[in-house]
Amino acid sequence: MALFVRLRRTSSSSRPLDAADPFVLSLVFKASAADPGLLLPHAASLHAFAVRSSALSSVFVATALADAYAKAGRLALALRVFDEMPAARRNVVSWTTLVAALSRAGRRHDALRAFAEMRASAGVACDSHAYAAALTACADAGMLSRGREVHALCAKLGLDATPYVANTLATLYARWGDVGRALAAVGRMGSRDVAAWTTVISSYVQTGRAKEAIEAFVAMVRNEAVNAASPNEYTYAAVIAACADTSCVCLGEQLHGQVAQRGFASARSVANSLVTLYARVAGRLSAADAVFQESAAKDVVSWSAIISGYAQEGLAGEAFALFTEMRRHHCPRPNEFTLASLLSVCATAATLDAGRQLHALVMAAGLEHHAMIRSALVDMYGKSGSMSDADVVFSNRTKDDVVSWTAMIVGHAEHGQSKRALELFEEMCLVGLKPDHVAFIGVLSACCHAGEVELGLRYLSAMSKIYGLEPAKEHYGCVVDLLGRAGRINEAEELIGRMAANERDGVVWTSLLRACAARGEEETGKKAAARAMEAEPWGAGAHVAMANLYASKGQWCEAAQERHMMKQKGVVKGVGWSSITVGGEDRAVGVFVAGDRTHPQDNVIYEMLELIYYGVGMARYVPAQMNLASEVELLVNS
DNA sequence: GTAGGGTTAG
Repeated sequence: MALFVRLRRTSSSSRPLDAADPFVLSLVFKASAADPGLLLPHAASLHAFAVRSSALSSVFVATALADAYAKAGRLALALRVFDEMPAARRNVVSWTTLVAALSRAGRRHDALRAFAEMRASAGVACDSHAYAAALTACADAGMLSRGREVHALCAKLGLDATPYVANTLATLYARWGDVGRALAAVGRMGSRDVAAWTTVISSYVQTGRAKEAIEAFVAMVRNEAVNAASPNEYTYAAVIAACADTSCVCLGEQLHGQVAQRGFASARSVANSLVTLYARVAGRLSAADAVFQESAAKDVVSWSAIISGYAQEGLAGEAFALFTEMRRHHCPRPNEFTLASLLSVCATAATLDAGRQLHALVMAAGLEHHAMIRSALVDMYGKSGSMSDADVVFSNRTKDDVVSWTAMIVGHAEHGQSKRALELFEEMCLVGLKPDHVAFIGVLSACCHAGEVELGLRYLSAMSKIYGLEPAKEHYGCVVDLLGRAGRINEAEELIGRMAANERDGVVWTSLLRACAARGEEETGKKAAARAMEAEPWGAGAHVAMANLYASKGQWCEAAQERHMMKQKGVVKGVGWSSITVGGEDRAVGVFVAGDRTHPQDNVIYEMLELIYYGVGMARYVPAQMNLASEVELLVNS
């Protein structure tokens, strides 16, 4: 650019090297397209110069200028240059530039309209560039059927084996979840280049096959010399995303070292995927924060990734502090990912006021119809105790999605409206949505709250038999709890036996134990307590339940022994005893009054609260960050 | 001799 400015100053039209020469100008615009910061300061004067010198009448110059404007984010100016181009001059390159410009700006339907217009134009024959641009618009808009039409068109011309087209086709199918078609598309290419390898890896990631993504990466690197295709920043971003999905932090760390060595660590996509990796793995938030702080050019993805990390840990204060800092920097504007993370932290913390303020921001940004946002809002209102607000958001939906329905099911279940929760589950199936693992956790917990034993057992077996979903420990846990509460302790124990050995965690044993405690089943209770303590040596739940078991039988010595063990583990400081009346019968419960508000101790009180609530026949949600000690006092004194 | 297309992260 500097060179060109000097050329303009020193040359006149009579000289051999002419600044107004279309050959020179188109190269200048092409260079500015590669680096948007280059064009904008000179855009107005260069554009005017091109008009004055009539160089803009060259289709090359006009196309290059339009492309440079579009890539600098000035779509309106790009479109003006197109419109001023005589229709007869437009060729396949200028049309393709238009299609790509519209697609990049998010106007995919307009891009496809332009593509149709190009195909209808006499004398314009679409080539692989044109098809690749059209397919990108389809892939980005998630328009599978349009994409398949375009696929058919270019297959007829034999263009589907060209690298760009094949990669775009693979992207289209992978985003639709069809990894088979994606791989087949790449397979049509002669040999895989870096982008093709990256497409394969990211196709696996997008279809939830992180393990295969990592294997593909290993295969790529192993044949690096033969293929002459070394991973680039996009490849690393994709494979690190696979590590994040599988919580493979070890491999992720090795890759972190490798990108640092190869000079990709400062690439924004790599930094963002590293932040995501560390943010998702428990206990590595500080590593995520370090990568985030070090990255120079933070965009909305970087901010969303780190905010999501704090949100997942339930650190509401830190998440909101980052959000404030992000907004102070003005740019970038928060989008659906940022706001959804913050809404989830409001849900965890049950902070209705903050949630409502975020709702206002959502409305201001016009994001309320985004599925991710809608489900986050429903979940936030449900968990913060306002089902009426959840209902409003849910009924204003423009499209159905499993996550929003599930949030409604869970919300009603947690508010003790199990019947409504179960109705919603059936309605969801009727509208044609396929329930997923989380929806089944919702419906099983509704059964649990309602004491619907037979129904719960039916749903558990329907999961695998009808919906092809393998029940996980959470599902078994619900039903073990359900059977236990109904006093069907033998069946609960049997169900635990049906779980894979490594799935039997402290939660499920504690459920059984609690059932035993409630029924005074000392033998099975002891067994369950031993297993629960094996699974979670640090946990206090087993001691709480055992203490209650002994207390309910009046075996105060043994109860005190459990209390003593808890104190030894340091999870509670002071322990008191109280009793409540359930169905005319006095039942002893332990109440733990704390001096030291550490995390594990909160869990003890939390478990106690649940026990008390269930004991008095109330199913209600206990927010994780409420003032637990005062809640206990209130409840016991009321 | 000049212009256009693919792969990435929340």
